[in-house]
Amino acid sequence: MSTETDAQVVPDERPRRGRPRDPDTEVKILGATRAILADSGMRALTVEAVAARAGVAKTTIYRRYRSRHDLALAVLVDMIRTVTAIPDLGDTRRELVQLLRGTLIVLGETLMGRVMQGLVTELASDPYLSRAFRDQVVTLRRGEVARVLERGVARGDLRPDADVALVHELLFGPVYYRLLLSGEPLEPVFADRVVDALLPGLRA
Amino acid sequence: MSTETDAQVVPDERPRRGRPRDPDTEVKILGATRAILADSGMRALTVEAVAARAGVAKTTIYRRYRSRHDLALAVLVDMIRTVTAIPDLGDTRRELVQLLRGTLIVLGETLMGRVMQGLVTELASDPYLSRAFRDQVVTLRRGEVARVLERGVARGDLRPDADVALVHELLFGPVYYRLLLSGEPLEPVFADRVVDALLPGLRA
Amino acid sequence: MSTETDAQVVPDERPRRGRPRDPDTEVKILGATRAILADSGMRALTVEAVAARAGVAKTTIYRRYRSRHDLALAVLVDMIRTVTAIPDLGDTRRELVQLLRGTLIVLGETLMGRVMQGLVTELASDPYLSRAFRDQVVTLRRGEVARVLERGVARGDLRPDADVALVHELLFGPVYYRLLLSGEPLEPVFADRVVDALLPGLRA
Amino acid sequence: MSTETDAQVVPDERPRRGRPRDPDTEVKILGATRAILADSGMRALTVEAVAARAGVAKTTIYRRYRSRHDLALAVLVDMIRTVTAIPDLGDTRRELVQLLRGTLIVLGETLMGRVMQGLVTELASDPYLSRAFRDQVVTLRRGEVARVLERGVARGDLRPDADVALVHELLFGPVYYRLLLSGEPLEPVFADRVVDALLPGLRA
DNA sequence: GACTAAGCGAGACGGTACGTCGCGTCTTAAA
DNA sequence: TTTAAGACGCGACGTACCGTCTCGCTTAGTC
Repeated sequence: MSTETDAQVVPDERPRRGRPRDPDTEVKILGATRAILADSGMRALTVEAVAARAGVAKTTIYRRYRSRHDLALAVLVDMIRTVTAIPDLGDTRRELVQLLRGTLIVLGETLMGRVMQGLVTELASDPYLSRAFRDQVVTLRRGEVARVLERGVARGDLRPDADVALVHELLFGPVYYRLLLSGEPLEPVFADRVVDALLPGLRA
Repeated sequence: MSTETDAQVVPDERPRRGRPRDPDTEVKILGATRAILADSGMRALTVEAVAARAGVAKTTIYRRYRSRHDLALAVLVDMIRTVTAIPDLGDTRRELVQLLRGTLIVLGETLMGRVMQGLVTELASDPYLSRAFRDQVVTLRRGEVARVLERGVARGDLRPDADVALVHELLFGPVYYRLLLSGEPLEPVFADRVVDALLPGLRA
Repeated sequence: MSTETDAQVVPDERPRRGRPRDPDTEVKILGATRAILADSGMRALTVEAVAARAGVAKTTIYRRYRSRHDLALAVLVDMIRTVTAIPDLGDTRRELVQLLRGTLIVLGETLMGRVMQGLVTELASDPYLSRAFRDQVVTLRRGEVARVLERGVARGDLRPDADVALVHELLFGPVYYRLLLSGEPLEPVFADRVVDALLPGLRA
Repeated sequence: MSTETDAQVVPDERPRRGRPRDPDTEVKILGATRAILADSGMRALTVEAVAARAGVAKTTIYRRYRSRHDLALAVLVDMIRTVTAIPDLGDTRRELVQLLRGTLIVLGETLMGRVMQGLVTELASDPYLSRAFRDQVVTLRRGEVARVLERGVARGDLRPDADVALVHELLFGPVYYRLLLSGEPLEPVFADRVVDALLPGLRA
């Protein structure tokens, strides 16, 4: 999925002249990207390699993605989106834990952890990718945290003035700190530890 | 400072024949590194550029540092070490805030933030650099957190069973989340927000 | 003018169904070609650039010309034809000089010199362009030399057995040698020098 | 042979620091160039192909030659130099014929004709190559013509005021006109035809 | 006081990948 | 069927740095 077209939620309605893009091309490119990431990780993810593996010209890739990082991000975002929606479990603590645990699992037990590591420098310093990640991942998570907190407040579990943005950072920051800097393992139980440390400050 | 810590800790005692290393060379290399980082950031920090700017041969650099990242880390660690030691302020909250604020300032108001961004991918994925960063930065901070918590327990402010490692992650994780992923500003007051969110869970 | 001479000679009489070719398109293409040649020379004469400048699709150009070189040749031939016909001046030497001088001026003082330089490799090695140039330029000149020599013979100035083809090569060869290889200037007086060197061998 | 280093006839005496160039590399590059030219001609002569065939990095080629054309020129010049020196044959006509015939043979019967065709556009329009060709080929030939004419004058065969530069152009111009534009064959007897056409104008 | 051994600047070298250019072919919709 | 638009595979470009490798020279201690 291109990180470029998604930004416009309103389906692009301009008349579109010239030969239309072959939708299969997109599939081949992302497939090759995933395959290379799985086989050999970010270091091996070069535009040249993706082109070769997808049986596609380099120019065709550059027409859709600005760089190998943009390509990896498309794959990463796709994966992360799937673990973010949390149903109403009737229990605020459990909901928070589940939200965090999903991320721990994706980053700790799939290739996405390695992808994230290989991507983070660009995510931090390239404005285009930075924006894409924020719009498609950070915002998503903050929204989910907001929903969980709202339900918690409605249940009378939580203080009504809890700061969503802050809670979101306190939840996810430690996870990334482990992934990127401390090297501590991303075990699922870490979700419980973090949530339990924060809840006292959030209780009604 | 070189990240080859062993060399420092046990002052190398083997007889060392041949021409000794010119101590000035080290200075020139790190000076050029800092200059390039200040002028143009991590992207421009190439071994070739450092060699040219320092008036030094590439081989001379490779004799001391494994890569441009190792070079940058040497500069980064040097800077971070200086803000970690926290004196006894008689107030646990203030001590925690000051500890975090130092990091916020170094990362938010000096070139170290950009350096960190440029380095983090390697820090996460290169075992050598990973280890160096953990030994020289993470461990240091955890130690300082431990000292602050101990004093807090001694004062009767904090629960005696507070988990140092976890607190350390909860403090610094959100800061790096901002620096690397969310793009939120590293304003000093963020230290207060984070500390205040955690303290309820730590009180005696 | 298209180099597809056949199309011109026998005015195409087949019924031609579908949308007819817009005659204006031809004009736009050649206009753009000339404009690009004048502005930036052969290096910049790409099919893509011509299409863009003419506001025409690449396919439309390929339907008429095989390549950028074919396009340039069309412009070149157009220009060269205009300077070849020499009237009877009553003086053989003057006629030869004028013939040569026309070429010197076209190649030395208009953009055609640069076009010729940019074209010559293809003219020498692409059979299609090679033939086109010979049919439309070389033959033309040889014919004009033949006419001048005939008049000279009729006047009793020249030997009746003068070799037209050879004289033609001796006249034009040095001009192209200057244009293409020696870099000497194409000054009009060069025509006199060449003619005067050859006439002793041609006199009756 | 590089077209770059030869210009300075005085053997380069500056101290030459750093690792010296491997002389074998030069040999490998030119060998590969010749092989490709022989096998497939100028169209196939790409820097990439030469690098592959010579087992050498592209950068190594670019360190010595500016382009594929420079490379081809080095080979061409090498070949042309060998046929230019004309011994005293005691007969001016025979000397001129032999001089021209050498060129006809090199251009007509070896791969150099094709190389010349593929090169001439660059020779005409790239100032660097233009200069190299003039310095190493045109000048050489003009010098040889001068020597032959001098001997002719000394023998009393030729007018003492014969214009060397002009004669040189009248001799070689027609040969290149055939090679590049008219497509007439470069048969050795053409040398006689040209010389015989010029001699009447040169006789004492 | 010559002999090693290492440090050092310089630059050659093989290599990987980059991002771009222009080619010539194709597929669409509109005219 | 022609046209404008643009997607596409392709080949090659020239460049940037990489990390390693010779060179010649310098600067020590050691024999």
